[in-house]
Amino acid sequence: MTARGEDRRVQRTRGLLQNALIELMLEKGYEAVTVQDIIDRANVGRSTFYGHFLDKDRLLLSTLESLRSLLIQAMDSAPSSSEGGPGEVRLGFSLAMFHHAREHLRLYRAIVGRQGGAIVQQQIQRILTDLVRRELAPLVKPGAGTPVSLEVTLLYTVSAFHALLTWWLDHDLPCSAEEIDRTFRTLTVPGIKAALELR
Amino acid sequence: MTARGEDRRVQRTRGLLQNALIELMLEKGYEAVTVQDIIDRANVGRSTFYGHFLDKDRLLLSTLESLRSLLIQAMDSAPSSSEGGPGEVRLGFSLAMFHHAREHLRLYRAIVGRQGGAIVQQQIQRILTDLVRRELAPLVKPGAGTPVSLEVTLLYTVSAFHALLTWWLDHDLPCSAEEIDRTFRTLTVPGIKAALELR
DNA sequence: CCGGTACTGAACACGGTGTTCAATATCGGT
DNA sequence: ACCGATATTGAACACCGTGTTCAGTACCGG
Repeated sequence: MTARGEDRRVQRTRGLLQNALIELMLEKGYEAVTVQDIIDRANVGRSTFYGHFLDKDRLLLSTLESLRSLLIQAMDSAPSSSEGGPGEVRLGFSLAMFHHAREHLRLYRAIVGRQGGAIVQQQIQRILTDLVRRELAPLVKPGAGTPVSLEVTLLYTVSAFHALLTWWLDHDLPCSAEEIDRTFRTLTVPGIKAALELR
Repeated sequence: MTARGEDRRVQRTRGLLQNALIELMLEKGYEAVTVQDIIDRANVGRSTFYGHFLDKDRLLLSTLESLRSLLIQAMDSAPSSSEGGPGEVRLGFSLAMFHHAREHLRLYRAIVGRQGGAIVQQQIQRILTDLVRRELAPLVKPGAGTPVSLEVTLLYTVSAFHALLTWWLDHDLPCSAEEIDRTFRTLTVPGIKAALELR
């Protein structure tokens, strides 16, 4: 016996459950999915489900966490945002994330889009805010205040991005990642510059 | 007997139920509120509730409809948006709506803010989109296309506004209506101009 | 004071949740 | 190939919220 009781089985079971939830979310939306639905789809016993997750929400959050890891990993291997002169608003996360969404379409459509529950929206907001903060925070002069606070500018940027991403996903990618990225920048960059008094 | 069977009682009862729901939403958030909670708070019998509304969602939507009426009414009596030269992006709805939200703080906090359920978010988006479309649609030249489509620009504007409104409400009005309105314009107007090729 | 309408509240069937537990299956190591 | 440990199973259960039904009661307008 190994001290680590983690069979390969538990990983397999968790995967089955996560996959079943995603399929069902794409079909009915999160709220309508029942634990019974999930375990039927995954061919897993009821008590097994509750052995792994406290409830449906925790299962969803665990899936979201997987997505987050994937994303962070993808961002780290993407071109860094330190290129170009300081003071320029690059929003480097944007194009990388649109690409990532296209690659993991099923996952993103289920979780990020309209289908995902309210629980997830909040987490997504958090994840995106962390990403954007890393880009915007270095640009503000530490000295004086800005026309709009960094916090509010972050909130604004993340909301705009989230809205565009959701629209892109829910409309079956009606344009290329480069185009939707250009749209995002066209709309937000001028406002961000004005809000943080850049350039 | 009047042909219209509508007693004053039914209006009173509907009001009691709507009020009870709002109070409870402010306390626990929509999802956590139970029909039993509502009828206890309103001192109304269970079957009375179901005599008036199909379910909890319909009650909420009826409240939202009341809010919509109030808002439309307030907008009509506000200074019209046709002032200033054509081609100028005025976004006249914004300040009026921040004021309206401050006047009906309880209602807005319950419905528009984080507490409101997912059902409502969608409706709010619709209502706001109608408002904004009325302002932006006349500005685009009917001839050629724009760098960003009107639909996407609308989506963007509404999301940004909704995010700021929610933030303002959920943070207990940390600044005046005029200030948050100025913030909104600072952030969005430059992007809208660029997106629709105005000025 | 009467006819009609609105309200009451208990009882019910239904469906989803999360727990329990004894039986069974499967893995890893030797 | 076998054993001990661990993971999984699925039925049974208590609990809670939903939405319906219905006989009885309160209330309004005329």
